[in-house]
Amino acid sequence: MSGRAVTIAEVARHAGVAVSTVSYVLSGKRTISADTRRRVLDSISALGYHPHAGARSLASKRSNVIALVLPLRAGMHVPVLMRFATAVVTAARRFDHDVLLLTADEGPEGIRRVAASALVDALVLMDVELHDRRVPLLRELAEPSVLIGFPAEPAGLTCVDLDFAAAGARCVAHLAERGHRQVALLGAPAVVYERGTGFARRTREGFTAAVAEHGLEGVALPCEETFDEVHATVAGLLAARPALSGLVVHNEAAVNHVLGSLRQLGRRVPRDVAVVAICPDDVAERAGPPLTSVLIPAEEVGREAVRLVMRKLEGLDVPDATLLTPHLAVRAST
Amino acid sequence: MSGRAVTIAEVARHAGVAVSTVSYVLSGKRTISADTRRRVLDSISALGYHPHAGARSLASKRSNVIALVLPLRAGMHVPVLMRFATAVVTAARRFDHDVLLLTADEGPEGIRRVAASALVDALVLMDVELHDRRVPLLRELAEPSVLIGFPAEPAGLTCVDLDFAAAGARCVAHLAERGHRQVALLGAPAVVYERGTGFARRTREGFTAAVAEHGLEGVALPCEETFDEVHATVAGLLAARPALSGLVVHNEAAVNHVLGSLRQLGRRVPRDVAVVAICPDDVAERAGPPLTSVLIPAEEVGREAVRLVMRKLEGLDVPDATLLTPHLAVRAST
DNA sequence: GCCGGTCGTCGAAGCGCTTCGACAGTCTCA
DNA sequence: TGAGACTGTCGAAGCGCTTCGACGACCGGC
Repeated sequence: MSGRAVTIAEVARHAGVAVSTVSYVLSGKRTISADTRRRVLDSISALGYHPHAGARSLASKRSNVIALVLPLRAGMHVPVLMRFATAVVTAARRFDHDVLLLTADEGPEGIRRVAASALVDALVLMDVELHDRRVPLLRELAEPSVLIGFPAEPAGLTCVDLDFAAAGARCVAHLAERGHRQVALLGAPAVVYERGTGFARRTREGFTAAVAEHGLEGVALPCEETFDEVHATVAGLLAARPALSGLVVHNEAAVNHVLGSLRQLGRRVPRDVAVVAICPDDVAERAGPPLTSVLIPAEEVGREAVRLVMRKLEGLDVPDATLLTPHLAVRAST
Repeated sequence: MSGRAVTIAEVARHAGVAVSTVSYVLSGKRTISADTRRRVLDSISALGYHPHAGARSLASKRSNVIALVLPLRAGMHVPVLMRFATAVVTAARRFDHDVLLLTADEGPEGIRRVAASALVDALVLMDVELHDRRVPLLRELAEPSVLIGFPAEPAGLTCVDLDFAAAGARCVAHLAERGHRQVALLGAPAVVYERGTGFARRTREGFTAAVAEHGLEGVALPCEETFDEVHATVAGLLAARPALSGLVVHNEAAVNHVLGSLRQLGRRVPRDVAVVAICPDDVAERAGPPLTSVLIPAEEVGREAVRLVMRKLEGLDVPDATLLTPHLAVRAST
């Protein structure tokens, strides 16, 4: 299996056809008789032939690789990123593409490099921020791209994301249905709002709008991620609003600390305080008690991003914005 | 910046030299006069030239890409994987290489594919298990590879990992120094031990050996990851061993639940029970109270893996096994 | 003053693939 | 029955780069 690699010429000789015929069998770009096709395919598997990626990309101007660009900062919680990543890889493979992983360390220059060197055909950017340095570059690039998340100025770009506003609103609606009148949102750390991360803000907007719509009383607070800070926030919140009975938590790292704080403060979940989280399913399931939650559909988002970028590669039209509908899973915490 | 890409021929014409001269300026494989070099470099940046990756890989038989293969299952906790991944990417860029991300979905066949198609020059496998289906393939591959983690039969392979046995022992030694006589290890979920994941077992072995060496009493238990199960385990443990005063936790997902259970059971940390964790630093820092911990040095492991694989690419000798020394950070929990 | 040895540069031969145009052979239908 | 349209296959021309051998120009040593 080692040694020098098998080339298309050897396959052609083995099958008794021309090199171009082998190529057409593989690409399906011209009709080939069933008989010839079979002989070629047999030779391919007999010899263990794998086309040389570089040669292919040189001749066809397609590398069959897409770039997956990691976020500038780990604003979104890390496990979620990993899911996006595996979802993107899996989806890309279905389209016969591989995935090149790019960190943000290199910044826009790295994106330009892989695009200009034809290493990749297209790009998927994860966890885009409102004012993302990489976004202007994407506009001038010939290669198609899809963003996961929304920048402030999405005109001319293709963006996919969970509809966080709807997610925030969905949580409020659920609490309202359950009869809660006074609710609060514990969100991302303050610094995340300050640097304008879209999903944090959009959740808060959805929350606030829904609170008004349902005629509830509500407050939205940022939430740090150490136990002591979470505890202080929760304690302060409950002291200031004794009647508060519904909590929306949109912060994966803090979810368990919130529950711990409530226990320590003697509030039972869900009897005294109902809790809805926006977080991955496994975090919600492992919590004590298991949390009613809106999951972050990483797989779905990743798949959709790849689907869109593939359509763009084929020159097809795609919608500028794709918002995925949030789904609420009811568990023991409400 | 878009439109047809700049080729080496255009750079050569612009600089008034031969194509080969430009190539030699770029690769440094032949001496070039300072004057010519400058002219060529000026032309390169004036035209914004980026060598075509496919053409380069075809001509040079080097793609300058390494594959990063994700684990078969998410045995190790996910954020740690993400760190490995970014560390590998960052380190690879220092060697002028990019990183192709491969999931385990494809299994060994995916590895063979990217190797045989010359898409990648070398491979780094993350989180290798004791009996890993992908390992036999690596032995017959011409491309060099490095494993993060150890399979049962590591002969002929290059492996890197944190020295988990030493990490387990280090935790025990720390508790012994603090005067604890009865200690316990809460490890990975049972299923992880059953499928023979190396790092979980090695930590347990190190723990057990150190317990004997220090003349302590100790027990090692697997530990599930939902709050209720963790709580049951912790409660059972404390009931069975009232004198237990030191706890080693090697399970990221359960760490916060362990602390929550102790709180709920009225045990103060560290006064009643001291806790040492083996987990990433940020998890330890965010816990309540912040945990004394042995961190999993993902960055270091990733960097080392890349360094080794690059040496192998150059045909240099590398050690079969690289074990990184664990470091203990003392915080409030002991 | 000539010879052997660098040094710096060039031209050309591939690397393995895709794709275009060409062309026999078949089929269809007036 | 012959013109025209397909079908299935081939040969050859690149794609953009690296690398090998060649070759002036210049050097120092005798």
